Amino acid sequence: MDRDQTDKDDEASAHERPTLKTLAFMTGLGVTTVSRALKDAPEIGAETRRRVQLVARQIGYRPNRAGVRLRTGKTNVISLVLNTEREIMSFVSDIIYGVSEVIADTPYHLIVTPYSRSQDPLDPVKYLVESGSADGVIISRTQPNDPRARYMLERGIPFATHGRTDMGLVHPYHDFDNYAFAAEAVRHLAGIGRRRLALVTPPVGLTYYGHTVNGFADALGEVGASEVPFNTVSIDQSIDQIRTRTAQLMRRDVRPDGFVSSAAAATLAIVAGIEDAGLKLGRDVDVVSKQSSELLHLFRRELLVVNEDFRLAGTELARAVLGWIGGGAPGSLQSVVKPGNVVSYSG
Amino acid sequence: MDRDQTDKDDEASAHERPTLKTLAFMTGLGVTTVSRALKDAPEIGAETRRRVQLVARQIGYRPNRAGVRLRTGKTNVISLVLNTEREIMSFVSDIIYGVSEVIADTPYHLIVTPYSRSQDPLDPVKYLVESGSADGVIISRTQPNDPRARYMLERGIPFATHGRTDMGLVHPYHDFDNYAFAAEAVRHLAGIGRRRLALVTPPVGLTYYGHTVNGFADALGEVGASEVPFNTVSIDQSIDQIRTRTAQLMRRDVRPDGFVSSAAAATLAIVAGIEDAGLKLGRDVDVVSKQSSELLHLFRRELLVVNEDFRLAGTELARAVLGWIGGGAPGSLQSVVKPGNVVSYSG
DNA sequence: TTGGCAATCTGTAACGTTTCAGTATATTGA
DNA sequence: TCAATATACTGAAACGTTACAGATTGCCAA
Repeated sequence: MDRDQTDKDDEASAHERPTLKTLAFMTGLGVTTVSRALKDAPEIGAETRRRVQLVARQIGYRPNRAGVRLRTGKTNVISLVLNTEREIMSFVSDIIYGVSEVIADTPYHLIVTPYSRSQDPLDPVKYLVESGSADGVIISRTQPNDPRARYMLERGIPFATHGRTDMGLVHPYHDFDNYAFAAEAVRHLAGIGRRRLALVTPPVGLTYYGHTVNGFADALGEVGASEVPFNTVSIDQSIDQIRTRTAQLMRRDVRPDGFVSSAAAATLAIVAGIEDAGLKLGRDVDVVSKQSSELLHLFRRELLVVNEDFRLAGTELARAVLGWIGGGAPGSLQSVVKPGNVVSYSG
Repeated sequence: MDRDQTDKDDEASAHERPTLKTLAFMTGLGVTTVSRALKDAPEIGAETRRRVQLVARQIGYRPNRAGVRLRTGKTNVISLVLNTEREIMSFVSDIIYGVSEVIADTPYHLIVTPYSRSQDPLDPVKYLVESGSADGVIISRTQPNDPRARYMLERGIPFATHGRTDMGLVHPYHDFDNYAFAAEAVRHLAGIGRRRLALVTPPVGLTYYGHTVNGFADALGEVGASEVPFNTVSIDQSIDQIRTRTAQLMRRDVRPDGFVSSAAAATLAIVAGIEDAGLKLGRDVDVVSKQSSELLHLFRRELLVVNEDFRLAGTELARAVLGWIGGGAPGSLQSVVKPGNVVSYSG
């Protein structure tokens, strides 16, 4: 109850941000008690707890993040590691929104950690871990043997990958079932009479490249269609390149009558290439494409689409990291979402 | 030179992160001296300074963010405040990349602070300021009389707005010259013989709504063309709504022969609406549209486009906030970028 | 009555940094 | 020679939090 040393701060100043000390002064308790009362520690009396929490709520007390972080090492930060290569119709905003949605009512903040293509993708992850800047990390562009995942597992920092790995190591992930997508796309094309199919693959080296290629190949065998090799093209190439290569391909004698495309931007280029070669979508050739925004049907009504929800990916990834941070088993924080049906907007 | 109390930590443990104490021990100096030597304080001897900095570099010392933040209040964080409403072809990834690029070689981290449309846009800003979570803030969807800008000016926290305000208050901003865009678009359409023009406006209430409308109106007068009212439509409406309204409009007797559109997604809908009404782009009607990705020419070759670079907006906004934080005059941290020419991909 | 124990509460130290108020040594002025 | 001053460094305190090791009280068993 002595008030000798508390004069300098706390009271009477315009309106400082309240701290535990402020609360302690107001309630007449010690800082320790206040700290514990706020986190429902067992050794605090029920009434005291209620009283402290009431006052805290009234004056809008928020724990100082720097204080907590310095003392406990807990940053309350999730980092989303992103490649900054500019792409048309990037999905990163959707992922960000998804993550934001989940962490909105948690104390977590989302920081975006970028790296450029010229950098080693391991660099930003190393930085985060070594500088202790985040409690959890989300990475994308996952590879079957991913050094980033391996590194974080070694260092024991919770993370989730967008896309699976294939290293025999268990960690949280979220993935879209690209095997099923490619297979369904092939089946659909076969169903409307297409027999010679080409695949526009994901970036070589990423895990879902393999999934997509396998789904495509397996379904080809199943329906008895054949592949028109188009290996030189993947969705991370430039629009112009894809367009040119497609036009070249379509001018050949043995040209595909169906395409499976792993990304909407690439699809725009493919269609342009097809039309450059004087052919018509829906008549000479059909295209099944993944898209993350409902826009391809505006582009050409004949396009066949499968939707991939990146906002969902964001929420799942966020839930996964938070789950791991919260002590959940990594193996139980994995999800794969099945693609919906192939959608047609024309007849 | 006594080594009695330093035994517990520092040496011999596997590999803790180095702190000032570590450096002090290694150099044989006091923590204070080390701290000062690292920031080139004047009262440190030249050789000592060099020695400390050398050792620091060698062992990869990085100041502990929580320590600095707790002591000084400096967070080394820039927050980008974003509306999370999902839009087709969102530009937010570009802005993020732009901001990231600028802060990449600074100690700053970028945190993304989202808010949903149902929230008061002031909420996230209040949160940031009251919780002292950032040294600087970037906001978009700026209004002529923007409560967020006013609030941050009052509280003295550095910020930059994407888009100008009109409150007689001075603060950093970056803006695209939408007046010039709309005016140029009108002139271009007039130049190819279009006389009855409709405008698809930005969201009502945002500053650039006014700029766009004024540029459009002024240029109409200048070239002697007339406006076909289309006031019910703005770019933040849904694709379907815009499409339907456009089709309705195009079926009327007095229909426009030219459109000016403030966003690529809306343009897709407009074109769809035009074609729904049985009319043909380039023959019956021309459309000038802004776009932030080079994709509209793939959609319809006849589209006329003006490019807006959101990555540039990101870099400019980041530079502006950092400039203000660094003590620059707010009035000197403003930029408006002129639109490029109207680009045609057909003839 | 007393010792033990559970229930509540408290002060101190520490996380890593910067600031404040020195201290020790060398240099200068008279 | 002595004091004043500049130079180069230092320890202690503080930012807000939590963990540790008590302290105080009341109650019960013996």
